[in-house]
Amino acid sequence: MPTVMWFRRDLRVNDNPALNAAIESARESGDGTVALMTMIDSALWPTWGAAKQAYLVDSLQELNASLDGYLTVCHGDPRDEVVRVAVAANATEVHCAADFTTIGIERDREVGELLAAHGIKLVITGSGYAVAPGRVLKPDATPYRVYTPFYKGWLAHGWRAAAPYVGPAQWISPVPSVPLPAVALPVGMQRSLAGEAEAMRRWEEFRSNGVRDYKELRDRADLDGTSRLSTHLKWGEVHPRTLLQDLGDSPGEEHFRKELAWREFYADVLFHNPHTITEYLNPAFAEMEYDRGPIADARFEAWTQGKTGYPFVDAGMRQLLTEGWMHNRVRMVTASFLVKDLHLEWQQGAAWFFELLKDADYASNQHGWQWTAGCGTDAAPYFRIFNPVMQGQKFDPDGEYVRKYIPELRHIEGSKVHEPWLLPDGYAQGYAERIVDHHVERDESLRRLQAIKRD
DNA sequence: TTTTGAGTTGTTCGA
DNA sequence: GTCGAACAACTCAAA
Repeated sequence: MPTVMWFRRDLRVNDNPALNAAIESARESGDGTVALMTMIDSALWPTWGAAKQAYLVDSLQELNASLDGYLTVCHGDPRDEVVRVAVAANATEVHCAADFTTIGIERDREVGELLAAHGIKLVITGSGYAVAPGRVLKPDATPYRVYTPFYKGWLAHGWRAAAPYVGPAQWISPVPSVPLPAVALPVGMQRSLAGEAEAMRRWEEFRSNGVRDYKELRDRADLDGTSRLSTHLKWGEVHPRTLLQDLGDSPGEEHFRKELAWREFYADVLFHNPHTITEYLNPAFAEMEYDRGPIADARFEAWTQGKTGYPFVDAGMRQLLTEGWMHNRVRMVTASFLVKDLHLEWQQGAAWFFELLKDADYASNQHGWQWTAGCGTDAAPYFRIFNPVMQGQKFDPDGEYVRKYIPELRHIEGSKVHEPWLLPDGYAQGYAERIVDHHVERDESLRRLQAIKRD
């Protein structure tokens, strides 16, 4: 009997356990007929920025090409569309990979029930993680809440070897595919390369070059020292265990493995605490004093547009606007600024990031923000407040990153660009004045943190 | 059960 | 300019 493969966040053919399962099941029970489908979810799509939309469209085109053009694209609600495709294909099974977000779990439960009403089974195989969320537990069978012990447990748990592609099969198109949306990118935004082949090309490049200096250079905003694999991982264009099996034990490789483990740790934390997609992991922080009203709104607007008057922060926010991506170090600095300098709630910043980031993933995004806000995992120093000037001087020592994204500061040479207020011509090209004084707001943040500690 | 050691990513101040 | 200590105290993991 035919099967259906439903692609979601696993837009690849290699090392795709769900795709393999769909093919093998179809072969075992028939002639190996498989329908391939994916969704443009009409509820989610309009909430995304153009960079993210364009990336998904490009990635789906790449996937379609590697499936001989047989990928059926549907538009609407998966609760309707998956059933429609499965019935049209006369399938007995729909295959997909596990989605561990709250929204995904609920959606898959509902789709599973709707399919069952037609006598069709929803079969979930594999996930986008080396170790599925929920699998790594302490000896007392409760989940970890601290990264380092989790990492040790995760390593000890281990993972399966990559699964070689068993296709192609007898592809079919049971219903017409809708055209992929045409996404107009904002002026000046560059389209980034999407798809499985590009993910592997980038991985090979990083393996042979970047990973050697990864530990030292990953924090430098002005250099290409990161893996730049986050978006490929987010959309499942490559499976993390494909990367892990190629990784050795040099300092750079060890550090990169730990970064992959962070992704798995946050997925695990979110799985065990699904409410933390919107709520504070540490509930005490919900009681903290946050700014609201017209001034707070105006400051948030300035932050989103890269007009806070702090060059390193503004460069990051403009990189986000123009590229749909931001350097990891700068994400922390900009997030810290929103929470500690503007006294706004992390959810507001996280929502902005989620809309614009091509690599936006609920677990990594929300818990990265919670970590910065001090309410997440790692109860460490509550006084960890980033100084936006010092961070700029340290991680963009020549000011190249700032000048790249802020034309109003291009006339300033070297690291002086991080403090335009010290220069007679600092504002000559119309750069924004500082909206707050970091030293004042730092003290204010410490005061508000004190207040919730005493409760 | 109790105790002990440790916790991604920082900043400031004073010597 | 560099360096170490202080910041202030909590939760988690493991012995």
